[in-house]
Formats: sequence, C-alpha cells, structure tokens
Amino acid sequence: MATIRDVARAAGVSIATVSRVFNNQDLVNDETALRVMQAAVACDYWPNEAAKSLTTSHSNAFGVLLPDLFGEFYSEIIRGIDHRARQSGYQILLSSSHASNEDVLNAARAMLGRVDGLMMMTPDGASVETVERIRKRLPVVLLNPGFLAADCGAVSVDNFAGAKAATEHLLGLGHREIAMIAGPAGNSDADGRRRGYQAALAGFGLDPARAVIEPGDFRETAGHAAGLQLLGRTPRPTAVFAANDSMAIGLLGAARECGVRVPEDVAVVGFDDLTIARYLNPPLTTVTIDAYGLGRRAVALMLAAVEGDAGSPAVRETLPAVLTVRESCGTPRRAAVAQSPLLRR
Amino acid sequence: MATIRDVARAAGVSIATVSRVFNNQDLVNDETALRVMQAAVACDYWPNEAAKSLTTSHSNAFGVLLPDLFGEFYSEIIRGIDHRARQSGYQILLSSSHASNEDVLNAARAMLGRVDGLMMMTPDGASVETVERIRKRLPVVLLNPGFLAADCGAVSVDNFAGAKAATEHLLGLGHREIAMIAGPAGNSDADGRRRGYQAALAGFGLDPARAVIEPGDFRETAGHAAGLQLLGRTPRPTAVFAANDSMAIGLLGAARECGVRVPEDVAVVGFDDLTIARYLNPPLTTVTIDAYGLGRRAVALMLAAVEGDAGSPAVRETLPAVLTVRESCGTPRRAAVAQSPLLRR
DNA sequence: CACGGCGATGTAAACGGTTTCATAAAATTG
DNA sequence: CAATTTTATGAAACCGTTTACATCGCCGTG
Repeated sequence: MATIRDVARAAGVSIATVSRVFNNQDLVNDETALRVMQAAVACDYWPNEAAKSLTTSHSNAFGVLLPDLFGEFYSEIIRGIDHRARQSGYQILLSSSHASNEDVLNAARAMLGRVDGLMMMTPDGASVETVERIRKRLPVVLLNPGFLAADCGAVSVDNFAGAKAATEHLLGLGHREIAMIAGPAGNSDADGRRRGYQAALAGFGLDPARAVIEPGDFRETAGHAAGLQLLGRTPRPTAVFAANDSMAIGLLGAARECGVRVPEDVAVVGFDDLTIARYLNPPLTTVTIDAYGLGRRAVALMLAAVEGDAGSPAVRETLPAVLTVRESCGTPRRAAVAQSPLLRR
Repeated sequence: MATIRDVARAAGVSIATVSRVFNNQDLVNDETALRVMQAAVACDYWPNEAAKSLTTSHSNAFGVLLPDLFGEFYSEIIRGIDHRARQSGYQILLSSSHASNEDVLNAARAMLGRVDGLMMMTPDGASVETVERIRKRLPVVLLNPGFLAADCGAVSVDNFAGAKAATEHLLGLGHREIAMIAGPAGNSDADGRRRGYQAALAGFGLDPARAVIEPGDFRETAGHAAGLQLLGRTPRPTAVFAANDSMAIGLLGAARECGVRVPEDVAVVGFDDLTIARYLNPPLTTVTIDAYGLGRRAVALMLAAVEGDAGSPAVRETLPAVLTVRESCGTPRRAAVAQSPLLRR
C-alpha cells in the first residue's frame, strides 16, 4: 500500500511537503497542495497511524479498562465514553475482565504508546499502587474508584446517598423489616450501597448489624436466588432493597414464582434505573444514576488532563444518585399511616 | 521514560539483545538474559507498542465498528468479541455510531496501522463498495451484514428463521390477528425479522400485505408507543410479535397501563432473549440468539484470516435463532383448539 | 543595487522498536 | 589440531511518519 513516499513521488515533491499538506495545510502553496491531494487520492493513500503515534507520541486514543461488561450499566458507560471521545476525535481501546493487579498492569502495558490516557473502572481489582504505577506513564481517570489515588481524575456515583435515600423511602413508607440483596464482596459500588442502606437503618434507630443481607453478584440469577431465600423466611421481610436493578428483576421473578405480590406483599427498590425499569410489572422504584453521563464526564476529565494546561489538577467529581419512585413500593403501610398522619394520602 | 536503549545501556548490551530477550528468549545466553531482565525491571521498562506495530506491521488489535451500543444485545456482542480476542492476546479498538459511508471510512482510516483487522456491524450503514475499499487494506469480518462482500468473513444470526418460528408459534396457538412491531427501516436485522414474520403468515395462507406492522426502532419507548397504538385498535390484535425484546418490554408496559392482560388478552413474542426476559412478568416468550457467541465467532473467523494460511477463504457462518417458549403467549386459543384437536392440552 | 526578510520547499534526523547480516568466540568433528 | 559448525552478540538498516533546520528565490526597502 501507498506510503507518504509514494505520494511524494507521484506529486513530485518531498515527503515533508506531503506531510505538511495533511497537517499544516497553510504552510504550503495552494497549487502544490492541490497537486499533492490529487496524488494522494490517486494512490489511495491512508496515513499509517502507528507511525504517526510514534513520531508525535500522541495517539488520539484512550484506553478503557473495565471489570466486565455485564448488563446495561457498563454498556451505557462505554457508550458515554465512546460518544464523548469520538466527539473530540479520540478512539477507544477497550479491555475488560480484569481481576488481579497483574492483569490490570499487563493491560495497561499493552496499551502504552497507543493511548494518550487510561480510564479505569476496577471496582474490585487494582490497588492504589497499581494505579499509581500506571499514573507515572499515563494520565489516569478512575470511574467509581474505591480509593483515592494521587494525581488521578475520578468520577463517582454517589452510591451511599442513593442507597440511603432508597432505604429511607422504604422506612418512610412504614417498613421496618427491610432486607437487602448486596453486590459482590469487595466491590466498591456494592460497598457504598450497603453502607448507605445501613446508615439509613441506623438513622431510624434500627440496628444495622441485625439487618438481613443476602449476598449477590449484580446478576439476575443472584437476585432470583436471593429472592427465593428472602421470600421464604419467616417472618418475611416487608421490603427488599436490591443493590442493582438486575437483581431486583431477578427478585421480581422470584416473587412471581412464589405467588408473592409486589408491592402488596413485599416492596422492592432497585438501583441503576435501567431503561427497562419503568416498563416492568410493576414499574420499578429505583435509584437513577446516569451511567452514560458517567462515561462522558470521565472523558471530559481526561481531555482536560491531556489537552489542558499540563498542571491541571486531579479533578474529583461525584454524580448524584436520586430516587425515582414508581410503583414497586406501593403506598404507606397501615401501621405507618397510623403513626404519621402526614403520610396519609 | 526508559526506552530499549536505556535498558541496553544499563545491562551493557546492544539494543538487539534486549529486543531478543523480550521476543526470542532462547536466542540469548541465559546469564545475559537475566542481566537484561534485571536492567529492564530496574528501569521499569515498558515497550512502546506503537513502535512495535510500526516495525512488525502487526498490532495485536482488532478494530470493531458498531452502529450504536444501545442495549444488552450490542453489549453482549462486544463482550464476546473482547473475551475471545483477549484470550488470543488481542485488544479491541472500538468505534460506534456510524451512520454514513464516509463515517465508516473515516473510522477505518483512523485505525490503519493500529489494527490487524476490522470487524464491522453496520446494519444500516456502509455499502458494499465501502467495505471492499476497506478490505483492500485489512481483513474484514462482517456481523449480520445485509449483503455479501467479496473476500470478507461474515457471521450472521438467522433472523428470518427465528422470526418465522416465532410467528408460526403464534399461528399454531390459534392466533390470526398477529401484529408486528418492526425494527428501524433499512436495518438488515429488522428486515430479516420482518420477512420471517411475513413468510410465516403467507405460509398459513394469510396475506402478508394486510398484516398490521407498527414501526419501531428497537428501543423500549418505541415498543411502548407502538403498543399503545396496537392495543387501541379495534379489533385489537390477539398477538404481537416485537422485533426485539426491548420493544416487547415496552409493549408489556403499555399493556399494563391499558389494563390489557398478557397473555390472556394479547400474546407477546420478542426477539433476542435478553437476560431479563425470563424474569419478566409474565416471562417472555422470545427468540433466543447468542449475541455473545456471535462476537466470539467473529473473532474466531478473524483470527483464522490473520494467523491462518493467507489464502483462508472468506467463511460465512449463520448462527441459529431458536424459539424459547415461556408464558407470554399463554395456551392455545379456544377457536384454535376447536379447529385442531392436536393442540388440545 | 545590496540586503534583510519571508514564503515555499527539501534534507535529514529523530521516534522506539525488530531483524538481517556480519563477526567473534566456543564447541564439535574427523 | 585444523576445519567446520554452532552459539551469542553487535552494527546498522528499516518501518512511515513529523519536524527542526537549511536552502533558495523573490520581494520590498533604504
């Protein structure tokens, strides 16, 4: 395939001129430029991006490291990242499923020289040391990090506040036996949500240590299994807070199978507000977070770090997580209504 | 940051030796290799992948061009691609949202030199010419292409057969007023599914031209809107085939809002078998396709083209789409039972 | 008219690796 | 022990760009 030399030869100029035509149009005489362009088209010349990266040490691409790609949540993040990046002419080098530190490090290594920065979401992987090791060579933006790393940008979702609001909503409706289906142990998102739930309970004078927490892994099946567990208990919890919508959906399925009505027999709250949440039966009350926006913001921070004044500080942003009330929690429980006239409808 | 020269200097060898240590370990003396490795660790040397690509003209990465990333379907494809690629040591350069030919071409251009092949899914974009233009420089594997391109691998889902089976299922249950919510016009997947639906109708002696087809775009909202339309018709269709699950879910939401029961008042079939389909209320009868497997197969074909014997033919695979019966279609309609004793339970 | 400045272009040195070829030392062979 | 093969390494070319610097007319100015 044609290289810049072929084009130069065809146009009767030097390779420098060809390069200038493609980069600094204005440095070269109009007629010459035209001649070069024609030659380039004739040769069907496509510049080699690897060579470009090498000389400019600049790739117009960002690396993205994700834990895994399950479900709409991650895919929305990627969508946000991709859209924002493309908008600024950047490409995305993707790599998912990173468990260990070694894994993350290898992935980062394999990206060196082909990306201008790295966005990482490793809720249960990567230690601070790993991140800082990478940071020595590349700008880094963390998504929902479980820790603070020096000199890295970070965008987080306010998992704690969202979970607290969700739980308080249930408490406000009069529920006291509120179980939770948790996310994977060691996952920072799951962690924040669990803490928010417990904080809400504590705020109402309930003992968080006595709370019923069923383990889960953010997948539908786990929600389903946990649901069967919880709904089989006596006394059965009157409400369940699932750490994400996928598990809430699994729970809804379990309830259906057990003949347990939602919200009459048990109230359900999720987290994420997947697109489908509003179309479920019943429509799911959940905590809305803007995964797409999370991705976009991450790129925005990265762009600031890469293109902005070198000394741009490591910005740290938190995106809100707000409760969206639909129908899966029903109306206030009778007992609660009796206690609090304000809640009467 | 340290380059190969720094390592060479630190180890007291030439850069050739360092390179050999990293690539053909066995060509160099054990002691020397050890010394080099130590020097590399001391310098914290990470090879520059762009430079590597330039000399070897080999990047260990594949480009992936997608229409957009909406919903679990696409994210599952990416997941399959990513997993399989990583398994063979390849990275993924992602780029989505390509509408026009020019768009696709630019994206491909921007990848030249940094990928060893291109996987494209452009259900409504890219013409054959565009694809073949790209094919001149890179191996290409198409996902669910609407056309045949010379010398390109292709993996497709049997949309036609799946849609036909779904529709025949409804016909078999006794339904005759079967409406469809279609996918976006010009989208080849949507197209295949619509054709399958019409073929099934025709096979039962019904006139496909008289079929009620509501337009859609594969999103929940469209399914919801189309659902309101369809359920408001008189006479109301007794069954609806949605071109994908997302729209079926929107439809389910609409039915709920209208007080129309599923499956008693209207039967619903979807397409895709999203993870959540089985947990819906009622569990959704749908056509199962293996999006994850689609991605994996695409990579497998690509690997064969890249690593295999140069003359590897352009393989063309079709993945099955099989009906998964759950509860959203209910039991045979009375009229049908009367007509066909075989259907009586 | 000599000269400084400018606009247009070419030359050549990077960028950071891999790989061919040459070479020297060591090992093997008859 | 000489001849030959093998092993280990280095020198240098090369991959396809960008860009600093040099060159060369040409124009306007004093």
